[in-house]
Amino acid sequence: MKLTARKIGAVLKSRGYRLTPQRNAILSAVTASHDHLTPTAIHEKVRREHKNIGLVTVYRTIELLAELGLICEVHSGGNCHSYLLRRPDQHHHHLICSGCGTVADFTSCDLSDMEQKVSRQTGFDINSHLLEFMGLCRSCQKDDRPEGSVSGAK
Amino acid sequence: MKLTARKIGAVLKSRGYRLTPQRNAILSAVTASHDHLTPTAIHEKVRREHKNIGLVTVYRTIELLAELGLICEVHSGGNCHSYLLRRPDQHHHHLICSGCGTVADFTSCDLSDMEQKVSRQTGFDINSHLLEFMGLCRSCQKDDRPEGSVSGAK
DNA sequence: CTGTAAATGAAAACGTTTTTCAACTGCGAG
DNA sequence: CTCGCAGTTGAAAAACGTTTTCATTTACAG
Repeated sequence: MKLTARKIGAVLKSRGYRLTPQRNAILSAVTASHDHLTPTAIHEKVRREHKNIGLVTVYRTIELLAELGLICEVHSGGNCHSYLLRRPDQHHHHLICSGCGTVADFTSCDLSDMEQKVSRQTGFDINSHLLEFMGLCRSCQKDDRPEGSVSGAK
Repeated sequence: MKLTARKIGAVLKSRGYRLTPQRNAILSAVTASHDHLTPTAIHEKVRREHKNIGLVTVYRTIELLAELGLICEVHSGGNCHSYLLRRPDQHHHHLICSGCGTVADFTSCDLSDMEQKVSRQTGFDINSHLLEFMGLCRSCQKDDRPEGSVSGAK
């Protein structure tokens, strides 16, 4: 089940939230992007169409979407406040391209063996984990830029 | 080889950096703690002994230590700018206690199988990963607090 | 001891996130 | 279709966290 702006809108309504033009614009921006976006980046994108939407509204909408589990946070690449539409329903992790910021999903994560081992070694009772992979996506591998010419993922 | 304040001091000198009382105080604070600490937390700790050390100096020292690979950054628990003395020399990961903030190390990390699989699936050329485990350390499991009574790890 | 480059602290500048508040509006009740 | 109000918005201000600037101080090589 892929989330679209429309579907997310329906979720909001069903939860008693209003579907405003501002929220719709933000939903479109987020669902349209394959990158992870910072609040400011979302604001800039949305602004092109929707001139005087406030950055505050972006923050508030992000908070809402995160609460409802509709977006994911990405840590890699220096920026800890970068968001992405939640694509797989299940537990999953992300691969972040350090070239263009594109994010791919990865659902078959099995860390249970490692968790057990670590648990035994340290005595910790583990209840969650954070896992992200960084690298270059197919198209950035081809581009094969000289160095330090990162474009996306500001 | 466990890092002590003294050893880190030696590293700094050998690299041409000066060993000031302020830096020494920060080194002691960091090496003494088993938690991950934010810049502000380090500042507060150091201040107790060294009344008018500036927060700026803490930031500058953290930057220096990170550059030299002597401290690690911890992401879990909401705070993305939290630091910890680097303990194992080798590649390793962290287990963070959500009760008290204590961090344990974990060196036997083998994600290469998973990396290969994901690489094949997505076409990404993976070159690094971020992995952290969260849970309760042995002593916080015993405490078994009601809920929401997190003490450390601000 | 001395000279000098490195380091420090205070203040200001900055960018990001949150709070406040008056004005506006989506949408359900009628 | 209209009305009313709770939910939502934008602007401005406040609150943070981090970086820059600059004059002063200091570690330490010589």
